[in-house]
Amino acid sequence: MKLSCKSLYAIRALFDLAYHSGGTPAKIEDIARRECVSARFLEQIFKDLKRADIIASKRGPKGGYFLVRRPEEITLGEVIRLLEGTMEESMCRDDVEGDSPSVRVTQAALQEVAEQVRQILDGVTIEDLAQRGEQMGVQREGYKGFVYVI
Amino acid sequence: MKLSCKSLYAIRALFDLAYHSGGTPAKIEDIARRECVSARFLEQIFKDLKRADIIASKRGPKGGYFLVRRPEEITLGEVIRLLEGTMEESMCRDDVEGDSPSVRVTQAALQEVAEQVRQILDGVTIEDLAQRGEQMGVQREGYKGFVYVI
DNA sequence: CAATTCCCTACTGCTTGACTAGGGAAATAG
DNA sequence: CTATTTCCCTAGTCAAGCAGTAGGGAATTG
Repeated sequence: MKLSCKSLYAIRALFDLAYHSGGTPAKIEDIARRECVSARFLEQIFKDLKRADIIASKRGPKGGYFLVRRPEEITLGEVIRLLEGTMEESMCRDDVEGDSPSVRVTQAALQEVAEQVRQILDGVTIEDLAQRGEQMGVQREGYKGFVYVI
Repeated sequence: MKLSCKSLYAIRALFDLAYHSGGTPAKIEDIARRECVSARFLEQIFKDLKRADIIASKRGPKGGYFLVRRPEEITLGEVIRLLEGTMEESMCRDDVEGDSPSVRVTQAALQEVAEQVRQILDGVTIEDLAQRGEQMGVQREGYKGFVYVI
């Protein structure tokens, strides 16, 4: 039942993107600094998030990463699933040799549990985290409060 | 989010004890055979279950293991917690260096999730598994249907 | 062109999970 | 009392996977 560092960092990074970047791409190094994570390691995680069309990137100066979807459309469940497989794979290893009756019984029960956990995890979004940040009075970095249009 | 083999085997073994042994102690080797698990490995798991007063043992011929509590008083949550720590320890690693604001936000959110998962896991008992076994028509081994009193 | 920033592949070290192994201690049958 | 049965305790091993590092390449911009 352990959550990997990758998933945790991914969630933190997505919260960071939603919270701190005001529409403009954020450099991986800035995120890494704010989130106390190795930039090199974050890169790997972002590669996965990109493949899943959660974030996108822009190269060169003034480049960086940004969310592709709205924060309320990204769930913790999706992120975790992405980085460590489905709940069912995790909890219900069916790699058992002889599938004895009692294996089938416990499998069935754990599948239901896995499904319930899935629902919980899919019920929390990045937007929820952002709101929580607001309530907790977390300072936004680089956020202007309003946008200058020239 | 992975469940360890130990937890899984423990659950299977407890189901086995509840289902197959008709009050008399069950040898570890019999359980291991029915559940397709190494007897030696099961021993280790049983040591933990014993320390938690879920099962007890009797040595010598006709000895074996038996449940100390009623099946409906043993939850999957307790067993898993026993063998791999609490949900919160698993999901909310607070071993983070500088506790940045966003760390606190995600921590708080994950703690709530962990609590919900705990409730789910504590809602399923060994008795539930036994009932499931009955519904699925799993054959009871060594169960007499009624008890001979001489 | 030079600087910036992302991108891809590979490597490494360390922890942990999943067992295996050896011998010891209690209970019971005969 | 002794042999057998069964649990009990400690330690060791082997492989997989996690967490992180490293090196160089490709696109973009000024």
